[in-house]
Amino acid sequence: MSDVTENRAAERDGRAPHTARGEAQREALARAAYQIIAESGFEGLRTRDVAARAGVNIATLHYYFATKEDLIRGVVDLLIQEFATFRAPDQPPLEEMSPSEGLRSELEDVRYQIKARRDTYIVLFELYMRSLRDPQIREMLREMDAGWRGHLESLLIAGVDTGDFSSDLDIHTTSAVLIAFSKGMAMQLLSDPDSVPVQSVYDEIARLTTARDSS
Amino acid sequence: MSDVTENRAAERDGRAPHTARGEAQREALARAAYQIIAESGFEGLRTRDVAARAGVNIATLHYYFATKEDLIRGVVDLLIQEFATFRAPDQPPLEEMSPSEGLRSELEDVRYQIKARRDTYIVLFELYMRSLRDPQIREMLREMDAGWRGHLESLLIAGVDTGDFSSDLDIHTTSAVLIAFSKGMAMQLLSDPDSVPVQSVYDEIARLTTARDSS
Amino acid sequence: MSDVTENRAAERDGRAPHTARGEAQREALARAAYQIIAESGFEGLRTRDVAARAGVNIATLHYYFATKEDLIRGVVDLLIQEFATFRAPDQPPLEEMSPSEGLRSELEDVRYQIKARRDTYIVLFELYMRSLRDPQIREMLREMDAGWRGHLESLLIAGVDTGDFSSDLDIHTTSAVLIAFSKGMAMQLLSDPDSVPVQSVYDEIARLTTARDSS
Amino acid sequence: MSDVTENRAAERDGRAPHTARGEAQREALARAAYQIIAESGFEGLRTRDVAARAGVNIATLHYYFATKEDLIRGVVDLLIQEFATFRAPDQPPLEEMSPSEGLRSELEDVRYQIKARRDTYIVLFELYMRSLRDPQIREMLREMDAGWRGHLESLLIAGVDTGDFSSDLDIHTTSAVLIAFSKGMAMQLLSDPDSVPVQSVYDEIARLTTARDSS
DNA sequence: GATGAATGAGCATTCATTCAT
DNA sequence: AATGAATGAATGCTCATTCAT
Repeated sequence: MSDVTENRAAERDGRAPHTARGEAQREALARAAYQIIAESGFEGLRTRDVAARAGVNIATLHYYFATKEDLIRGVVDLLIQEFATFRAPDQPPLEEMSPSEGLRSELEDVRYQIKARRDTYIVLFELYMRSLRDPQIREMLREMDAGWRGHLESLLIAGVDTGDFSSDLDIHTTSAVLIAFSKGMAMQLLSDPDSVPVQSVYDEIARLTTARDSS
Repeated sequence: MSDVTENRAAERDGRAPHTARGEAQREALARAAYQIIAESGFEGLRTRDVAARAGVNIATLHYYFATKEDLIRGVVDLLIQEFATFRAPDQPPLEEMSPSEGLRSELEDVRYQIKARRDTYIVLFELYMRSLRDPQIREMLREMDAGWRGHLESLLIAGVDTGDFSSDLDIHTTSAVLIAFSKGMAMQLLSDPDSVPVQSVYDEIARLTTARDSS
Repeated sequence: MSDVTENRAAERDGRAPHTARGEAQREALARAAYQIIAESGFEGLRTRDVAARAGVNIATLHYYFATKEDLIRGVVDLLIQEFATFRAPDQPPLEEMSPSEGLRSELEDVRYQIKARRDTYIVLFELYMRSLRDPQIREMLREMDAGWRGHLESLLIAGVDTGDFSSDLDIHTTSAVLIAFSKGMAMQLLSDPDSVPVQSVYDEIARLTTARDSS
Repeated sequence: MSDVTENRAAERDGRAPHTARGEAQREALARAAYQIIAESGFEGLRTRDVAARAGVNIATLHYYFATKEDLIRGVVDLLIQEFATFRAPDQPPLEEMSPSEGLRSELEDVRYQIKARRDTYIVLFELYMRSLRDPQIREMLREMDAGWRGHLESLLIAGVDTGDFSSDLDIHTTSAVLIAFSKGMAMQLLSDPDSVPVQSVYDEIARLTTARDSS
């Protein structure tokens, strides 16, 4: 009767729960959908299976999410939450790292998560594909990407300030490269974890932030 | 390691057509499926729609492709064929370019195609996602990727030989970085064509092949 | 044969409210159902919509009406009440009219109400159709019709007594014709208000009560 | 292979059958729907039951009628066909009757059919109610009614010509009264076959066509 | 009295696939 | 080589009703 610690994301769509129990059910359903997407993609997402996995009747699912689309938006909320929360363990808090260590940590994080949270990345890529056709999801992911980009850029700026990174670093270009590279590497690792020599690749990428000889 | 360019069409699966007209019908169906996947993803792929778009009866589709899976393999064949064939126009033939020009051209090509052949890339990424669950498709894409990697690496080796690229270039690492970056950038451009400052990003990437200061 | 005007409300079915507020809620719900039937027929009657229109929870509806059938009986009660109450405005009270004026007024009333209370007639006809399958509703409507018939017949008898109507008038036949005609005209007017030249039709009908030439 | 004697009504809606067998199936389905509506009204119309009664799979029903609405239009077609075809038996052909006999026969017909073809009238009234909300059905019924009205009016005109009917007969008014009366009587007889003393009522109605004393 | 949560049974419709012709 | 007809098994969603609070 006092476990009201859940976040209130997703209150915008579908039918909003009014009690703590309802809120928990709603999240359980979104999480079930999340897992099924990870296992079988959107193609394999059936509302009935989601309900069954959450241990409720199909009608109960529709009590919380008016439509399948609503449910999927609930999954996006979950994913955003997930990306905001997790970091590779055994890493010092970001505040205590130098910018170059921070960048490395950032990349390490992708690599760690692709192993430890494979599901998260599969769902993320499924959503990227879906966002090509669904403006609502496109907007949600765009926001998420913007957050990531902003974080990277402030890290790069800090690095330039401290002298960790080359002073003539083009912030926008570099962040674009880093993001593109991260996404691509994530996709590679998803397909085949051994297809990328991760350590040396990271070294290579790190070079992009160092001083350049000529222009 | 050098039989990548052959075209083994679709003789292996389902029912093989015996006439030229039959072969054309088969391809028309696969192409229709291809377009629908580009528009609506695998989620939106309905055999009836494919048949309708190809202007034939649904039973006729099943005459050429026993199952939906067969049809999808037909789409993969089409895609592989497409990637083997197309290059950005107004480019000198690869043989006449220096390795560094060739690399640049390679990257330019991705960028050009993502605009001119958006469909191709959407289908490709849809297939990458599907390959996570479908071993048969995984194998087909792995071959395709291996071909690409091989091509890139021979380009890099040639560049080291001619002195275009740094002599201490790690071929494997660099090709891995280039592929990861290309895939990630393709995905970025697919979502939002303006999200990547393409020229400066290419310049940055080109730096990876130049001499390093030993750090 | 003379207890037609009593109002046995809804005390028989389901759960009876015990307070004035409860009684009001109950009627509000029946009225909401009434409106929805008028708009969408029985086909379109959903308990949830009824509850929503009455501004209460679906569970509250079931507190007042155990089942949907109960609710519908509540609607019939409302309808009977309505027919007992309304008359066209600007008409002198029935007691002050001559029988022939009374008859005319009766017909006028149908015409007036079909315009002013379209809903009432739609619900009435919906109930007539439903009564073909639902004995309970059949009985309720039969009572209502008997009341109407009795009223008409006493009007006709009075007219014969006063000499307004032909002395050889067959009371039963004439009331049957008048009722059949009224229902049919109501249905016509419901479908298309301009399909009946009302005034001349009334004149024609009035002739039925005048002397015959013995043929 | 030569029983192509069916009518081609209903080819406009849904998916049109291409073979004689298909045409027969289509009609069988519409007829099954017709019967179920007669038994349980639109409220009780379930596509599954229709398919079951026609002895086919539910998917087969949708092969012939894209939607439930389409199916209902098929029922209207059937009904119109029915009304165009049937007349009370043991009646001389219309051409050999005098107009007054023809009118009587017309009324008799309603009475006969309400007994012999109760279903037809129930479905008709169900459709009248539905037409209040469905413009497409409204139009179809309006046409049917116009046909009936036209037929009645030509009968009345013929009667005036032959002297069977009063020369100052108002054709439009009389046909309106006759139609309204017929519909109303049909509804009465549907509810309770004994509620109308049919013979004397017909005599009464016949009077409307005879000469009038004053105006 | 009133409500949020929950459900069993059902509903129109879809979809890949089959088969006789 | 092609098609009209047919189907089993879903599929997303609805609806009247129940129950604990």
